[in-house]
Amino acid sequence: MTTAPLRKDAARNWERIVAVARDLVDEGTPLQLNDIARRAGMGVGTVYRHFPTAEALLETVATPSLEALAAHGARALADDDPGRALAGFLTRTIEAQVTDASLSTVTAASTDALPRTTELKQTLRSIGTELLERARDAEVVRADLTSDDLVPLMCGIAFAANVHGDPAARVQTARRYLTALLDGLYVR
Amino acid sequence: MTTAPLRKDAARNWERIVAVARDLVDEGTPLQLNDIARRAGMGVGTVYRHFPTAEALLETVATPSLEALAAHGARALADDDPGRALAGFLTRTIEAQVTDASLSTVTAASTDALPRTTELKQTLRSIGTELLERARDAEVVRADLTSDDLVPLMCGIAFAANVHGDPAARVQTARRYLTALLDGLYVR
Amino acid sequence: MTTAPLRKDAARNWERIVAVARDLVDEGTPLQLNDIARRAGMGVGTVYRHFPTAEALLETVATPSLEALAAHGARALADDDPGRALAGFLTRTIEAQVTDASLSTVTAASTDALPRTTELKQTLRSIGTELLERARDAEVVRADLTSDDLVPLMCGIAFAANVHGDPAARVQTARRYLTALLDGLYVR
Amino acid sequence: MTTAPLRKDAARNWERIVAVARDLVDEGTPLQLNDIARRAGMGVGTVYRHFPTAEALLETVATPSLEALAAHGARALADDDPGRALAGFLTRTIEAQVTDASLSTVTAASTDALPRTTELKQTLRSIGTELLERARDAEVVRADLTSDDLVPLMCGIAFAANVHGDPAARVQTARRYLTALLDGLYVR
DNA sequence: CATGAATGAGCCTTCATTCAT
DNA sequence: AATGAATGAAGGCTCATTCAT
Repeated sequence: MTTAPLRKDAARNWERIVAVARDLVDEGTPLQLNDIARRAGMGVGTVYRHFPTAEALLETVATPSLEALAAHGARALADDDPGRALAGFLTRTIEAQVTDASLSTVTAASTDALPRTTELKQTLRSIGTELLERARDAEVVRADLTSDDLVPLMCGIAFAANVHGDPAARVQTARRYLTALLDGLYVR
Repeated sequence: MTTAPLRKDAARNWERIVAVARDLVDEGTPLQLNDIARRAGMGVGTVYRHFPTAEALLETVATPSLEALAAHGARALADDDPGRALAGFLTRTIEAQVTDASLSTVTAASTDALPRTTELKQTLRSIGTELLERARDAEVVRADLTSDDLVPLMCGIAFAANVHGDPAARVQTARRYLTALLDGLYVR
Repeated sequence: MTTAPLRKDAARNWERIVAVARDLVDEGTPLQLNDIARRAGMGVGTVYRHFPTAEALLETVATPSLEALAAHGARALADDDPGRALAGFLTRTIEAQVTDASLSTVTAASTDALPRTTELKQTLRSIGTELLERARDAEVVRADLTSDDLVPLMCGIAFAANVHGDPAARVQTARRYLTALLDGLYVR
Repeated sequence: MTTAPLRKDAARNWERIVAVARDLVDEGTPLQLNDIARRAGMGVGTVYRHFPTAEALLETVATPSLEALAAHGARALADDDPGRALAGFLTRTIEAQVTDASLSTVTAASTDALPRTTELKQTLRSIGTELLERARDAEVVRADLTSDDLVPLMCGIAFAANVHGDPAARVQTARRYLTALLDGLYVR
């Protein structure tokens, strides 16, 4: 166990804070600890006790999505079609990023507030690296692409989809952009 | 004439403000008009007189780059190889975005502070549209790509290059990413 | 209970702020929240926490006087001489307005910051209306006077007394003007 | 002549400034010399040269009305019915105050920016005093009313009319209030 | 005389963080 | 542990007035 088990009321507060933060993330409101305390109906101090910084809270909000991605990645590793495995993983990643606003920030950040975040990001990188290497070995992917490029490229695609006007079509746009990236804009 | 000619001293201040702002942009500091006034050694009022908002100032800082891009675009339109013309224009665009931090913000913004900015962005869009259409007509570019995608995709590439760690290799990385996008990550 | 009971230290600050504001009002200085914080020896934030706007503070300062007036009004309603009751109420009103500078502003304002203020103003209006109607029914008051005229006329009298030079004689002047208004300038 | 004759262009500027200020007064905007300069299409310095302070400008705007009132007063002095003369003068005064927003401020001020204003206010006071004395001698006016009360009372009536909600009925309301004051609220 | 750029004090307001209760 | 009051730095913006051109 990473964390000491919380007392029941403390756990309730923790849940409540994360839930409120999740809502704020979804509505695009920046996380402010005072604000969250008010909405959660508790003192600021309590929020600070649980989450020393807004970043820590944001990463906590992002964690489930990161874990889900990692889980999907694990399954992708079991796929014996290297091209399909990589594409599936990237698709899933992009969908998550565009769907969950906490991910863009957390993924693009170069430094983390929580060890758990670092760990998950590391896991995802490893998975990506592995999938990429297999694809490269199978010669379905260009050779000059390194695993260091995966995160930036995914962040870029997500960013592009967000710049594109229509918020309703966001996921769809992101998928389109990913396909374009994979297949190339230019006809060959 | 775009602007009424400024008095000599006013012009000096204008230049100074823009220069200070340029430096701040380059070092990644957000533009704050009070701050700028202090650094430029003048009263806040002076800065506000010249630039009513930080956005207006940022766009002013970005203008020369936008103009240079537009100029290059005009030359690209004269190129009779549609694929090369588009690729050249996009390359130039990406290089500019990654080199000049003011561009990312200005380009991604959906609303402008200065008419001149709107005008330049419009010009660039038109050029992009034209180059894209020619390329599509020549069937060197995939058919589902619309001109509405160009700005988002360029912003995305630039963003990706910035997420990628090494700041020294930024331009190079951006070029690589653009190539990847054009040719596709996947080998065909 | 009108308000949740404040913690002891918060209550002390509240009192202090109101006291400082009271002094400023008495010396005719406009209320500025930063200024008040400085004079009260506390951070601006504290003042803002207690009073979101200068208007809210001013109304708080005015509240006791408004309540005293309302209390007097209640007694006036018990008087069975309609003319005397109305005159007494108006006299008291005028005296208060001239004595307490916060009242002029609060009374003349068409919109309130605090619900309590609205409530009190409403109460006072009702009392005035009732007293006026009784006086009209008893035919001691001219028929074309409506209850909508009471507040403006009282404000006018107070204003007149303030325009009149001598600040020391202000209350006296105000009483004289009220008498004049009631009896008419013209002899009949 | 009180003033040295202005050069033709200077006179034009003077006129323009006053006209702009008049408009602002009419629309209830406070006079700000920068603002006026902009609207008048000239430099601030020019405005300052003509009018060292906003008060001076406001008084200049008010002057014609004050002169008209004085002229009317002179005619009132020729009326041999003392009651009618006084009432007429006061009515005219009130109508002017309510109609022309510059008057309320200028009349209520205890100190003037321009000698001309002082002079006119003095003239009006004298006229009022004279009319009041005649009325008092004719025993149509209560004895305890002094000429020092006229200005405050007129300001009070105007203020009352402004406090009263409906702006469209302002003049009418003011007349009603004056009548009430003259005849008394109480029936005798 | 006219211009209008420059000044900068001054007010407003927000918010991350601490700490007494 | 929880509370939430207090803090005050920080940033935003306006406007009266001066003075170089």
